[in-house]
Amino acid sequence: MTRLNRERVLRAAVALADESGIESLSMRRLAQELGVVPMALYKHVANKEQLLDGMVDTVVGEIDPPEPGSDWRGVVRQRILSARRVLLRHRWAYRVIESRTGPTPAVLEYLDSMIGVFRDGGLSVDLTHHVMHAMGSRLLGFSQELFEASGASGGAEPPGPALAQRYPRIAELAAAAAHDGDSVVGGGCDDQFEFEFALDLLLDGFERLRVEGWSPPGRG
Amino acid sequence: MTRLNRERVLRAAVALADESGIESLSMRRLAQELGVVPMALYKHVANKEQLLDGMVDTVVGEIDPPEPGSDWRGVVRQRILSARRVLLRHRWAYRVIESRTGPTPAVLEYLDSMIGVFRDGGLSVDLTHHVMHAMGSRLLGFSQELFEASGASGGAEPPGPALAQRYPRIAELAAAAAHDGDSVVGGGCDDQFEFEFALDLLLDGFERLRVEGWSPPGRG
DNA sequence: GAGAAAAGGTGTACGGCGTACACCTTGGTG
DNA sequence: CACCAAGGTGTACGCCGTACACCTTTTCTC
Repeated sequence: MTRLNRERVLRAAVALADESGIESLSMRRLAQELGVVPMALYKHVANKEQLLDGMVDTVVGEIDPPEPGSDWRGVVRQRILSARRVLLRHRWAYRVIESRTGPTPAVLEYLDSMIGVFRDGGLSVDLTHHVMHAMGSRLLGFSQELFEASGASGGAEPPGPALAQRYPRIAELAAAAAHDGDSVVGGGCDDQFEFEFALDLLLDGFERLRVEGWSPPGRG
Repeated sequence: MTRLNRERVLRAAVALADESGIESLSMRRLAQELGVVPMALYKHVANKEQLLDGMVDTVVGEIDPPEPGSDWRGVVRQRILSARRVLLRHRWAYRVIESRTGPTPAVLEYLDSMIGVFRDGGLSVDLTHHVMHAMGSRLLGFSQELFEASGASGGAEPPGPALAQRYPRIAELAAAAAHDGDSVVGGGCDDQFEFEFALDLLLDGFERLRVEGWSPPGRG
C-alpha cells in the first residue's frame, strides 16, 4: 500500500460518505477503509472538522467553471445547475457545507467568480450584494427544502385519510402533485423543475431590478 | 422537586440550547440540569431524536397565527417575519429543523395554514405547490445563508489585503457593505434587510405569476 | 554510503456520548 | 392495606474524537 497523503484521505472520505452516508463517516471507519490505524489520519488532517473542510473543497472543485456567454443569466443558470449536479452526486455535501462555520478556499473562489458574472452582467455592487444574499445556498445548488424529499417518514403515522383530514391544504397540494400520494413537501415532485422554477423566478427578478436601475433605499 | 413530564423536559432542553448552544445539549447534560439521572429522561422521550422533534414543535408553536388581512402577501409576510423572530430567539432551531428527516406535527400545521393563505389569496393549487417549494426554508424564517454571519472565522487567515487580492470581487462587495470589513457573506450586513429583500422579491414574483394566470408547462 | 532528521504509522488510554437492561421507589387505586 | 403501573436509578456496552508517547520508514545532508 502506497503512502497516505492528504488527497488520498480526502478522496477516501468523499467516497465513503457517498457510499455509506455522512453519518457513518468516522475517523475510525475511514482509517479502516484505508487499511490504517485511526491516529494515522491525524498526520494528514488536523482533526475531523478539517477533514470535512477538505471534503467540501474537493466537492466544490468538481463544479464546472463558468462558460462565458453574452447573457449573464444564462451563465449563472448554467453554473448553478452544474453545482446542483455535483451536489446530487454527493448528497451528504450540502449538510456538511452548511455545518461549516466559515467558507473554505474553494467556496470563496466559487463565490468570487459568481460575483464576477453578476458584476460583468451589469448589476451594481449593491444589487449584487443583495442578490448574493437572496440566492443564499441556492448558489451552490441547494434546493433548501424544508425536509428531505420522500424518505422513510419514520413515525407510524397513518398514511392517508387521517392526515388529509388534519391537514386538508397539504392533502390538496399532494393530490395535485403529478405523481401519486407523496410526503408533504418534496416527495413525488419533480425536484429539478422545482429548483429551476425558483431559480428562474429569482434571476428574472434580479434582471428586472437591474433594468429598473435599482438602488438601495436610503439608510435611516 | 416536582415530577418530570414531557413538557418540562422539552422546555428545559429548549432553555439549555438557548443558553449553551445546541452542541452542548446532551442527554446527560440535560438530565443534570433537571437534577435527575440521564436514563430518567427516557421515560418521557423515546430517544434523543424524539427529544429534538419535540423541541422543534415547541419552537414552531411560538410562531404567531396568521393575522387575517385582505392582502395575501401581507399576511404571508407578517407571519414569516414572526417565524423569523422566533428563530432568532432560538438560534439553534434552524439547524435542528433541517436535521429532521420528516416534518413534525406543529410544522405540518404551520405549512397547512400557510398554504391556506396562498390559496385564499387566489393562487392556483399548482402555483401554490411551486411557491411552497420556492420559499423552501424561508417559510420558517431561515435566511439560509451559505455561512453563519460573522462569527469567529476560525482559521488564522490574514484578515485583509491578502484575501482582497485573491478574491477581488468579494473584497469589492465587502467594502461596499454598509459597515466596515466583514466576512464574505453575512457579517457586517443588515441581515433583516437582506431577508426581506429576498422575501419581497419572491412574493412579488408570485403575485406577478398569479396575475398572469400562470399554469404549469405541459408535461413531456 | 552514514547518520541525522523529518515525516509517517502505531498502541494505549481518556473522557464523552446515546442508550439497553435490570432494578428500586413512589403514588394512586381497588 | 395490597398492588401495580409509572417514574427514577445504577451499571454497563460500544461507539466516538483525539492526546501522547513511541516506533519505523523515508529523505536529506555531508
